[in-house]
Amino acid sequence: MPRTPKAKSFQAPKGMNDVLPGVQKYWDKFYRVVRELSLFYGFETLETPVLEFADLFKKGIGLNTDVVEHEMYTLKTKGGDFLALRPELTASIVRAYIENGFANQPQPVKFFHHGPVFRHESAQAGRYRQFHQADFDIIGESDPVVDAQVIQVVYAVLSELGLKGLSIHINSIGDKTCWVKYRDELKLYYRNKMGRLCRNCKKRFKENPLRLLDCKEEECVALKAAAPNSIDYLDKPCHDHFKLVLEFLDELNVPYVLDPYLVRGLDYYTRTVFEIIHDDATGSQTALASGGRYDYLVSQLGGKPAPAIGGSIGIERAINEMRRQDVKVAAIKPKVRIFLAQIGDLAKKKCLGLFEEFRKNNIYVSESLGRDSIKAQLRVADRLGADLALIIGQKEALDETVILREMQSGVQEVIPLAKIIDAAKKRLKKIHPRAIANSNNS
RNA sequence: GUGCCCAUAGUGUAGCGGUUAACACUAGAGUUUGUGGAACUCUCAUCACGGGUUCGAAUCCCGUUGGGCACCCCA
Repeated sequence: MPRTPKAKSFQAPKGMNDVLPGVQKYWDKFYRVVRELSLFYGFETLETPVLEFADLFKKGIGLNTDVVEHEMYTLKTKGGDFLALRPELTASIVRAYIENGFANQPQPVKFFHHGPVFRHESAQAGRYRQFHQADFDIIGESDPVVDAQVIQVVYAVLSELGLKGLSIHINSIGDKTCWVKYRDELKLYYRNKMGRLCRNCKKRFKENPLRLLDCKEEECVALKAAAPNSIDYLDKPCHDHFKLVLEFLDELNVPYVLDPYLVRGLDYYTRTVFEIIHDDATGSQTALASGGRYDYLVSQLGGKPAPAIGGSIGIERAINEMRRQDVKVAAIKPKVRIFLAQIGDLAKKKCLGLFEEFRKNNIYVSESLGRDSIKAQLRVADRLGADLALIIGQKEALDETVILREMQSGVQEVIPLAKIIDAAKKRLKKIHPRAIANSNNS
Protein backbone atom coordinates (compact mmCIF):
# COMPACT_ATOMS: atom_id res chain seq x y z
CA MET A 1 0.00 0.00 0.00
CA PRO A 2 1.47 3.32 -1.02
CA ARG A 3 2.33 5.75 1.67
CA THR A 4 3.53 9.29 1.65
CA PRO A 5 4.62 11.30 4.64
CA LYS A 6 1.80 13.09 6.48
CA ALA A 7 4.06 15.80 7.78
CA LYS A 8 3.73 19.14 6.06
CA SER A 9 7.39 19.25 5.23
CA PHE A 10 9.29 16.45 3.65
CA GLN A 11 11.87 14.33 5.36
CA ALA A 12 14.41 12.02 3.86
CA PRO A 13 13.19 8.43 3.80
CA LYS A 14 14.09 6.42 6.85
CA GLY A 15 17.66 5.29 6.98
CA MET A 16 18.73 7.59 4.16
CA ASN A 17 20.86 10.54 5.03
CA ASP A 18 22.03 13.82 3.64
CA VAL A 19 25.78 14.13 3.60
CA LEU A 20 26.18 17.69 4.79
CA PRO A 21 28.97 20.10 3.90
CA GLY A 22 30.38 19.81 7.40
CA VAL A 23 31.35 16.18 6.93
CA GLN A 24 32.45 16.37 3.30
CA LYS A 25 36.05 16.58 4.32
CA TYR A 26 35.88 13.03 5.62
CA TRP A 27 34.37 11.78 2.38
CA ASP A 28 36.98 13.67 0.43
CA LYS A 29 39.68 12.08 2.51
CA PHE A 30 38.17 8.66 2.05
CA TYR A 31 37.97 8.96 -1.70
CA ARG A 32 41.44 10.43 -1.93
CA VAL A 33 42.91 7.50 -0.03
CA VAL A 34 40.89 4.88 -1.82
CA ARG A 35 41.64 6.28 -5.27
CA GLU A 36 45.33 6.51 -4.58
CA LEU A 37 45.55 2.97 -3.22
CA SER A 38 43.41 1.45 -5.93
CA LEU A 39 45.73 2.95 -8.54
CA PHE A 40 48.80 1.84 -6.67
CA TYR A 41 47.63 -1.73 -6.30
CA GLY A 42 46.48 -1.86 -9.90
CA PHE A 43 42.72 -1.91 -9.49
CA GLU A 44 40.79 -0.36 -12.33
CA THR A 45 37.72 1.65 -11.58
CA LEU A 46 34.42 0.22 -12.67
CA GLU A 47 30.96 1.65 -12.19
CA THR A 48 27.73 -0.23 -12.56
CA PRO A 49 24.08 0.82 -12.46
CA VAL A 50 22.35 1.21 -9.15
CA LEU A 51 19.50 -0.92 -10.51
CA GLU A 52 19.97 -4.47 -11.74
CA PHE A 53 17.64 -7.31 -12.52
CA ALA A 54 16.46 -8.63 -9.19
CA ASP A 55 17.35 -12.13 -10.29
CA LEU A 56 21.00 -11.21 -10.43
CA PHE A 57 21.02 -10.86 -6.68
CA LYS A 58 18.68 -13.75 -6.04
CA LYS A 59 20.97 -16.00 -7.96
CA GLY A 60 24.21 -14.42 -6.86
CA ILE A 61 23.74 -13.70 -3.20
CA GLY A 62 21.34 -16.52 -2.49
CA LEU A 63 17.59 -16.77 -2.11
CA ASN A 64 17.64 -17.65 1.53
CA THR A 65 19.92 -14.90 2.71
CA ASP A 66 18.45 -12.07 4.74
CA VAL A 67 19.84 -9.57 2.30
CA VAL A 68 17.80 -10.97 -0.55
CA GLU A 69 14.86 -12.37 1.32
CA HIS A 70 13.99 -9.37 3.48
CA GLU A 71 16.13 -6.42 2.60
CA MET A 72 16.01 -5.85 -1.11
CA TYR A 73 14.26 -2.86 -2.65
CA THR A 74 12.55 -4.22 -5.72
CA LEU A 75 10.40 -2.63 -8.36
CA LYS A 76 8.59 -3.56 -11.50
CA THR A 77 9.18 -1.35 -14.51
CA LYS A 78 6.53 -0.28 -17.00
CA GLY A 79 7.96 -2.84 -19.35
CA GLY A 80 7.46 -5.55 -16.76
CA ASP A 81 11.06 -6.08 -15.71
CA PHE A 82 11.76 -6.87 -12.10
CA LEU A 83 14.60 -4.70 -10.95
CA ALA A 84 16.26 -4.23 -7.60
CA LEU A 85 18.36 -1.53 -6.02
CA ARG A 86 21.67 -3.24 -5.52
CA PRO A 87 22.13 -4.46 -1.95
CA GLU A 88 25.86 -4.91 -2.52
CA LEU A 89 28.40 -4.50 -5.29
CA THR A 90 29.90 -7.91 -5.92
CA ALA A 91 27.13 -9.43 -8.02
CA SER A 92 27.11 -6.36 -10.26
CA ILE A 93 30.85 -6.50 -10.69
CA VAL A 94 30.71 -10.12 -11.72
CA ARG A 95 27.84 -9.40 -14.09
CA ALA A 96 29.86 -6.60 -15.69
CA TYR A 97 32.90 -8.88 -15.92
CA ILE A 98 30.92 -11.48 -17.81
CA GLU A 99 28.85 -9.12 -19.92
CA ASN A 100 31.81 -7.06 -21.12
CA GLY A 101 33.99 -10.02 -21.94
CA PHE A 102 36.67 -9.38 -19.36
CA ALA A 103 37.27 -13.12 -19.35
CA ASN A 104 39.11 -12.60 -22.64
CA GLN A 105 41.51 -10.10 -21.16
CA PRO A 106 44.68 -11.01 -19.33
CA GLN A 107 43.68 -12.54 -16.02
CA PRO A 108 43.27 -11.66 -13.28
CA VAL A 109 41.17 -8.55 -13.68
CA LYS A 110 41.25 -6.19 -10.75
CA PHE A 111 38.32 -3.90 -10.17
CA PHE A 112 37.73 -1.02 -7.85
CA HIS A 113 34.11 -0.03 -7.43
CA HIS A 114 32.31 2.28 -5.08
CA GLY A 115 28.84 3.70 -4.71
CA PRO A 116 25.57 3.57 -2.85
CA VAL A 117 23.91 0.30 -1.95
CA PHE A 118 20.47 -0.25 -0.47
CA ARG A 119 19.08 -2.55 2.16
CA HIS A 120 15.64 -2.28 3.63
CA GLU A 121 16.30 -2.99 7.27
CA SER A 122 15.71 -1.06 10.44
CA ALA A 123 18.13 1.79 10.67
CA GLN A 124 20.30 2.53 13.64
CA ALA A 125 23.76 3.86 14.31
CA GLY A 126 26.13 2.68 11.61
CA ARG A 127 23.31 0.94 9.81
CA TYR A 128 21.46 2.71 7.08
CA ARG A 129 19.11 1.82 4.27
CA GLN A 130 21.24 3.64 1.80
CA PHE A 131 24.91 3.42 2.51
CA HIS A 132 28.10 3.38 0.51
CA GLN A 133 30.64 0.71 -0.14
CA ALA A 134 34.05 0.71 -1.69
CA ASP A 135 34.92 -2.64 -3.22
CA PHE A 136 38.14 -4.25 -4.33
CA ASP A 137 37.81 -7.39 -6.40
CA ILE A 138 40.21 -9.67 -8.20
CA ILE A 139 38.62 -12.01 -10.71
CA GLY A 140 40.37 -14.82 -12.53
CA GLU A 141 43.03 -15.85 -10.07
CA SER A 142 42.91 -18.63 -7.52
CA ASP A 143 46.36 -18.17 -6.05
CA PRO A 144 46.13 -17.44 -2.32
CA VAL A 145 48.44 -14.50 -2.80
CA VAL A 146 45.58 -12.45 -4.20
CA ASP A 147 43.52 -13.24 -1.12
CA ALA A 148 46.27 -11.64 0.87
CA GLN A 149 46.45 -8.73 -1.50
CA VAL A 150 42.77 -7.92 -1.26
CA ILE A 151 42.96 -8.04 2.50
CA GLN A 152 46.04 -5.89 2.35
CA VAL A 153 44.43 -3.15 0.25
CA VAL A 154 41.33 -3.03 2.37
CA TYR A 155 43.39 -2.92 5.52
CA ALA A 156 45.69 -0.31 4.01
CA VAL A 157 42.76 1.95 3.19
CA LEU A 158 41.46 1.82 6.74
CA SER A 159 44.82 2.44 8.29
CA GLU A 160 45.67 5.21 5.82
CA LEU A 161 42.51 6.88 7.03
CA GLY A 162 44.20 7.02 10.41
CA LEU A 163 42.07 4.42 12.13
CA LYS A 164 43.47 2.63 15.15
CA GLY A 165 42.43 -0.53 16.92
CA LEU A 166 41.66 -2.56 13.83
CA SER A 167 41.83 -6.30 13.73
CA ILE A 168 41.41 -8.65 10.84
CA HIS A 169 39.29 -11.67 11.59
CA ILE A 170 39.85 -14.43 9.13
CA ASN A 171 38.60 -17.91 8.49
CA SER A 172 38.25 -20.43 5.74
CA ILE A 173 34.87 -22.00 5.15
CA GLY A 174 36.16 -24.41 2.52
CA ASP A 175 34.47 -25.34 -0.71
CA LYS A 176 31.74 -27.69 -1.89
CA THR A 177 33.62 -30.82 -1.02
CA CYS A 178 34.44 -29.70 2.51
CA TRP A 179 30.92 -28.47 3.17
CA VAL A 180 29.35 -31.87 2.78
CA LYS A 181 31.50 -33.32 5.53
CA TYR A 182 31.38 -30.30 7.77
CA ARG A 183 27.64 -29.90 7.58
CA ASP A 184 27.16 -33.49 8.63
CA GLU A 185 29.54 -33.01 11.54
CA LEU A 186 27.72 -29.90 12.69
CA LYS A 187 24.38 -31.60 12.52
CA LEU A 188 25.73 -34.51 14.45
CA TYR A 189 27.03 -32.18 17.14
CA TYR A 190 23.84 -30.18 17.46
CA ARG A 191 21.39 -33.04 17.05
CA ASN A 192 21.08 -33.87 20.74
CA LYS A 193 21.33 -30.22 21.81
CA MET A 194 18.29 -28.97 19.90
CA GLY A 195 16.36 -28.20 23.06
CA ARG A 196 18.91 -25.62 24.13
CA LEU A 197 19.00 -23.76 20.83
CA CYS A 198 17.10 -20.53 20.28
CA ARG A 199 14.13 -20.50 17.95
CA ASN A 200 16.08 -19.05 15.08
CA CYS A 201 18.77 -21.62 15.41
CA LYS A 202 16.28 -24.45 15.25
CA LYS A 203 15.35 -23.08 11.86
CA ARG A 204 18.97 -22.69 10.91
CA PHE A 205 19.63 -26.29 11.86
CA LYS A 206 17.30 -27.37 9.13
CA GLU A 207 18.02 -24.78 6.47
CA ASN A 208 21.63 -23.83 6.81
CA PRO A 209 23.53 -25.39 9.69
CA LEU A 210 26.58 -23.24 8.96
CA ARG A 211 24.69 -20.22 10.17
CA LEU A 212 24.29 -21.77 13.61
CA LEU A 213 27.71 -20.33 14.34
CA ASP A 214 26.50 -16.83 13.64
CA CYS A 215 24.11 -16.71 16.57
CA LYS A 216 24.74 -14.35 19.44
CA GLU A 217 22.20 -15.80 21.87
CA GLU A 218 23.89 -16.68 25.12
CA GLU A 219 22.92 -20.35 25.08
CA CYS A 220 23.93 -20.77 21.48
CA VAL A 221 27.24 -19.01 21.98
CA ALA A 222 27.99 -21.42 24.80
CA LEU A 223 27.16 -24.41 22.64
CA LYS A 224 29.22 -23.01 19.83
CA ALA A 225 32.39 -23.16 21.91
CA ALA A 226 32.60 -26.91 21.60
CA ALA A 227 31.19 -27.16 18.10
CA PRO A 228 33.37 -28.56 15.36
CA ASN A 229 35.43 -25.98 13.47
CA SER A 230 35.12 -25.58 9.75
CA ILE A 231 38.90 -25.40 9.61
CA ASP A 232 39.18 -28.97 10.81
CA TYR A 233 37.09 -30.16 7.92
CA LEU A 234 38.93 -28.47 5.12
CA ASP A 235 40.13 -30.86 2.48
CA LYS A 236 43.77 -30.79 1.45
CA PRO A 237 43.55 -28.15 -1.31
CA CYS A 238 41.47 -25.80 0.84
CA HIS A 239 43.70 -26.35 3.81
CA ASP A 240 46.83 -25.59 1.82
CA HIS A 241 45.22 -22.55 0.32
CA PHE A 242 44.31 -21.14 3.71
CA LYS A 243 47.71 -21.93 5.13
CA LEU A 244 49.35 -19.95 2.35
CA VAL A 245 46.96 -17.01 2.78
CA LEU A 246 48.01 -16.81 6.41
CA GLU A 247 51.67 -17.10 5.53
CA PHE A 248 51.35 -14.26 3.07
CA LEU A 249 49.60 -12.17 5.67
CA ASP A 250 52.45 -12.88 8.08
CA GLU A 251 54.80 -11.65 5.44
CA LEU A 252 52.77 -8.48 4.95
CA ASN A 253 52.85 -7.83 8.64
CA VAL A 254 49.14 -7.21 8.91
CA PRO A 255 47.66 -8.24 12.24
CA TYR A 256 45.03 -10.93 12.00
CA VAL A 257 43.08 -13.14 14.32
CA LEU A 258 41.97 -16.60 13.36
CA ASP A 259 38.26 -16.72 13.95
CA PRO A 260 37.08 -20.27 13.32
CA TYR A 261 33.45 -19.25 13.75
CA LEU A 262 33.42 -16.50 11.20
CA VAL A 263 30.83 -17.28 8.55
CA ARG A 264 29.31 -14.72 6.28
CA GLY A 265 25.72 -13.96 5.47
CA LEU A 266 26.03 -14.22 1.73
CA ASP A 267 25.88 -17.57 0.02
CA TYR A 268 28.56 -17.05 -2.57
CA TYR A 269 31.57 -17.23 -0.31
CA THR A 270 34.11 -20.03 -0.53
CA ARG A 271 37.36 -20.62 1.28
CA THR A 272 38.74 -17.36 2.63
CA VAL A 273 36.38 -15.05 4.49
CA PHE A 274 37.41 -12.04 6.54
CA GLU A 275 36.14 -9.03 8.41
CA ILE A 276 38.01 -6.01 9.57
CA ILE A 277 36.69 -5.08 12.94
CA HIS A 278 37.14 -2.22 15.28
CA ASP A 279 36.92 -3.12 18.95
CA ASP A 280 36.03 -0.20 21.14
CA ALA A 281 36.66 0.19 24.85
CA THR A 282 33.24 -1.16 25.81
CA GLY A 283 33.98 -4.39 23.99
CA SER A 284 31.49 -3.87 21.22
CA GLN A 285 32.71 -4.63 17.75
CA THR A 286 31.91 -2.91 14.52
CA ALA A 287 32.71 -4.47 11.19
CA LEU A 288 34.18 -1.75 9.00
CA ALA A 289 34.97 -4.00 6.09
CA SER A 290 34.49 -7.57 5.02
CA GLY A 291 34.90 -9.89 2.14
CA GLY A 292 35.99 -13.23 0.94
CA ARG A 293 36.57 -15.56 -1.93
CA TYR A 294 33.72 -16.40 -4.26
CA ASP A 295 35.06 -19.03 -6.61
CA TYR A 296 31.68 -20.23 -7.88
CA LEU A 297 29.93 -16.93 -8.45
CA VAL A 298 31.16 -16.21 -11.97
CA SER A 299 29.99 -19.57 -13.30
CA GLN A 300 26.82 -19.37 -11.25
CA LEU A 301 25.94 -16.13 -13.01
CA GLY A 302 26.56 -17.73 -16.38
CA GLY A 303 30.17 -16.92 -17.02
CA LYS A 304 33.07 -19.16 -17.83
CA PRO A 305 34.18 -20.44 -14.41
CA ALA A 306 36.67 -18.08 -12.80
CA PRO A 307 37.84 -17.91 -9.24
CA ALA A 308 37.57 -14.55 -7.52
CA ILE A 309 37.93 -12.69 -4.29
CA GLY A 310 36.78 -9.33 -3.07
CA GLY A 311 36.51 -7.10 -0.07
CA SER A 312 34.29 -4.14 0.65
CA ILE A 313 34.54 -1.25 3.02
CA GLY A 314 31.49 0.35 4.61
CA ILE A 315 32.23 3.98 3.91
CA GLU A 316 29.85 5.45 6.48
CA ARG A 317 31.20 3.12 9.11
CA ALA A 318 34.77 4.01 8.30
CA ILE A 319 33.92 7.70 8.44
CA ASN A 320 31.96 7.35 11.66
CA GLU A 321 34.96 5.66 13.15
CA MET A 322 37.27 8.42 11.92
CA ARG A 323 35.10 10.95 13.65
CA ARG A 324 34.84 8.86 16.78
CA GLN A 325 38.60 8.51 16.91
CA ASP A 326 38.91 12.20 16.18
CA VAL A 327 41.14 11.71 13.17
CA LYS A 328 42.37 15.08 11.99
CA VAL A 329 41.28 15.80 8.46
CA ALA A 330 41.97 19.04 6.69
CA ALA A 331 39.08 20.45 4.74
CA ILE A 332 39.72 21.05 1.09
CA LYS A 333 38.96 24.70 1.27
CA PRO A 334 41.10 27.32 -0.35
CA LYS A 335 42.35 30.06 1.87
CA VAL A 336 40.51 33.25 1.19
CA ARG A 337 43.10 35.83 0.22
CA ILE A 338 41.01 38.47 -1.44
CA PHE A 339 37.50 39.69 -0.87
CA LEU A 340 35.60 41.73 -3.43
CA ALA A 341 33.27 44.34 -1.99
CA GLN A 342 31.04 46.66 -3.98
CA ILE A 343 28.42 49.33 -3.81
CA GLY A 344 25.99 49.71 -6.64
CA ASP A 345 25.11 47.76 -9.74
CA LEU A 346 27.90 49.14 -11.90
CA ALA A 347 30.41 48.08 -9.26
CA LYS A 348 28.83 44.64 -9.15
CA LYS A 349 29.43 44.28 -12.84
CA LYS A 350 33.08 45.25 -12.43
CA CYS A 351 33.39 42.69 -9.61
CA LEU A 352 32.00 39.95 -11.80
CA GLY A 353 34.71 40.70 -14.35
CA LEU A 354 37.43 40.88 -11.73
CA PHE A 355 36.30 37.59 -10.33
CA GLU A 356 37.04 35.86 -13.61
CA GLU A 357 40.41 37.51 -13.91
CA PHE A 358 41.50 36.39 -10.50
CA ARG A 359 40.34 32.89 -11.27
CA LYS A 360 42.48 32.84 -14.38
CA ASN A 361 45.38 33.99 -12.24
CA ASN A 362 44.72 31.18 -9.77
CA ILE A 363 44.00 33.50 -6.91
CA TYR A 364 41.09 32.51 -4.75
CA VAL A 365 38.68 35.35 -4.18
CA SER A 366 35.46 35.51 -2.27
CA GLU A 367 32.53 37.86 -2.25
CA SER A 368 29.13 38.62 -0.93
CA LEU A 369 27.73 40.35 -3.97
CA GLY A 370 24.17 39.93 -2.86
CA ARG A 371 24.74 42.19 0.08
CA ASP A 372 24.45 45.90 -0.50
CA SER A 373 25.86 47.32 2.68
CA ILE A 374 29.60 47.79 2.59
CA LYS A 375 29.70 47.24 6.30
CA ALA A 376 28.09 43.86 6.08
CA GLN A 377 30.43 42.91 3.26
CA LEU A 378 33.53 43.80 5.19
CA ARG A 379 32.23 41.86 8.14
CA VAL A 380 32.07 38.80 5.93
CA ALA A 381 35.57 39.53 4.64
CA ASP A 382 36.80 39.68 8.18
CA ARG A 383 35.10 36.47 9.15
CA LEU A 384 36.60 34.68 6.17
CA GLY A 385 40.03 35.91 7.19
CA ALA A 386 40.75 37.64 3.89
CA ASP A 387 44.11 39.36 3.60
CA LEU A 388 42.91 42.00 1.19
CA ALA A 389 39.61 43.63 0.44
CA LEU A 390 39.10 45.18 -2.96
CA ILE A 391 36.39 47.77 -2.74
CA ILE A 392 34.62 49.23 -5.73
CA GLY A 393 32.16 51.95 -4.85
CA GLN A 394 30.07 54.06 -7.18
CA LYS A 395 32.86 56.56 -7.60
CA GLU A 396 35.50 53.92 -8.27
CA ALA A 397 33.28 52.14 -10.74
CA LEU A 398 33.06 55.35 -12.78
CA ASP A 399 36.77 56.14 -12.37
CA GLU A 400 37.87 52.64 -13.28
CA THR A 401 39.71 52.32 -9.99
CA VAL A 402 39.68 49.97 -7.03
CA ILE A 403 40.37 50.56 -3.37
CA LEU A 404 42.85 48.01 -2.12
CA ARG A 405 42.55 47.58 1.62
CA GLU A 406 44.88 45.54 3.74
CA MET A 407 42.59 43.96 6.26
CA GLN A 408 45.10 43.63 9.05
CA SER A 409 46.35 47.20 9.09
CA GLY A 410 43.40 48.94 7.49
CA VAL A 411 45.75 50.77 5.13
CA GLN A 412 44.08 51.61 1.83
CA GLU A 413 45.29 52.62 -1.56
CA VAL A 414 43.49 53.49 -4.78
CA ILE A 415 44.66 51.46 -7.77
CA PRO A 416 43.62 51.70 -11.40
CA LEU A 417 41.35 48.82 -12.29
CA ALA A 418 43.68 47.71 -15.08
CA LYS A 419 46.56 47.21 -12.67
CA ILE A 420 44.69 45.64 -9.79
CA ILE A 421 45.67 42.04 -10.43
CA ASP A 422 49.37 42.80 -10.31
CA ALA A 423 49.00 45.14 -7.38
CA ALA A 424 47.05 42.52 -5.43
CA LYS A 425 49.62 39.86 -6.24
CA LYS A 426 52.45 42.09 -5.09
CA ARG A 427 50.62 42.91 -1.88
CA LEU A 428 49.90 39.27 -1.15
CA LYS A 429 53.53 38.43 -1.63
CA LYS A 430 54.43 41.04 0.95
CA ILE A 431 51.95 39.60 3.43
CA HIS A 432 52.94 35.98 2.81
CA PRO A 433 56.55 36.07 1.68
CA ARG A 434 56.81 32.30 1.68
CA ALA A 435 53.51 31.37 0.15
CA ILE A 436 53.37 31.25 -3.59
CA ALA A 437 50.95 33.93 -4.54
CA ASN A 438 49.44 32.02 -7.39
CA SER A 439 48.77 28.88 -5.47
CA ASN A 440 45.11 28.80 -4.68
CA ASN A 441 45.43 26.57 -1.67
CA SER A 442 47.31 27.03 1.53
C1' G B 1 10.10 -7.77 12.09
C1' U B 2 10.28 -7.54 18.07
C1' G B 3 11.33 -4.85 22.72
C1' C B 4 12.88 -0.28 25.46
C1' C B 5 13.98 5.13 25.36
C1' C B 6 13.44 9.89 22.78
C1' A B 7 11.34 14.40 19.59
C1' U B 8 10.95 22.49 21.91
C1' A B 9 14.37 28.24 16.83
C1' G B 10 20.08 26.31 12.50
C1' U B 11 22.78 23.98 17.10
C1' G B 12 22.74 22.89 22.42
C1' U B 13 19.29 23.33 26.21
C1' A B 14 15.08 25.39 29.97
C1' G B 15 10.04 24.78 30.67
C1' C B 16 6.90 19.14 34.58
C1' G B 17 -1.51 21.55 33.08
C1' G B 18 -2.54 28.43 32.94
C1' U B 19 4.40 32.22 30.91
C1' U B 20 4.25 37.44 25.54
C1' A B 21 7.45 29.49 25.24
C1' A B 22 13.12 31.14 28.27
C1' C B 23 18.65 31.04 27.70
C1' A B 24 23.44 30.49 25.11
C1' C B 25 25.80 30.15 20.54
C1' U B 26 25.02 30.74 15.30
C1' A B 27 22.59 33.52 11.36
C1' G B 28 20.18 38.06 9.24
C1' A B 29 19.09 43.45 9.69
C1' G B 30 20.64 47.73 12.11
C1' U B 31 23.02 51.51 15.84
C1' U B 32 22.04 58.80 11.50
C1' U B 33 22.89 56.02 5.31
C1' G B 34 31.02 54.51 1.46
C1' U B 35 34.64 50.67 5.44
C1' G B 36 35.51 44.66 9.35
C1' G B 37 37.01 42.70 14.35
C1' A B 38 34.13 45.20 20.54
C1' A B 39 29.47 46.69 22.54
C1' C B 40 24.29 47.33 22.03
C1' U B 41 19.20 46.85 19.59
C1' C B 42 15.91 44.14 16.72
C1' U B 43 14.45 39.62 13.85
C1' C B 44 14.05 34.05 13.30
C1' A B 45 9.73 28.09 16.93
C1' U B 46 2.14 27.13 13.86
C1' C B 47 6.83 23.27 20.82
C1' A B 48 7.81 16.52 14.63
C1' C B 49 2.72 15.39 12.56
C1' G B 50 -2.47 13.91 13.50
C1' G B 51 -6.18 12.94 17.00
C1' G B 52 -8.04 12.75 22.12
C1' U B 53 -8.59 14.23 27.67
C1' U B 54 -9.32 19.24 29.90
C1' C B 55 -12.35 25.57 31.03
C1' G B 56 -7.13 25.48 29.48
C1' A B 57 -1.87 21.07 26.59
C1' A B 58 4.96 22.08 24.70
C1' U B 59 3.48 19.68 29.32
C1' C B 60 -1.29 13.95 30.16
C1' C B 61 -3.21 9.75 26.62
C1' C B 62 -3.37 7.28 21.65
C1' G B 63 -1.68 6.84 16.64
C1' U B 64 1.83 8.24 12.74
C1' U B 65 6.61 9.78 11.22
C1' G B 66 11.57 10.30 12.46
C1' G B 67 15.83 9.37 15.82
C1' G B 68 18.70 6.26 19.48
C1' C B 69 19.73 1.46 21.73
C1' A B 70 19.20 -3.93 22.10
C1' C B 71 17.61 -8.43 19.49
C1' C B 72 18.07 -10.00 14.41
C1' C B 73 21.25 -9.17 10.59
C1' C B 74 25.14 -6.75 8.53
C1' A B 75 28.97 -2.65 5.99
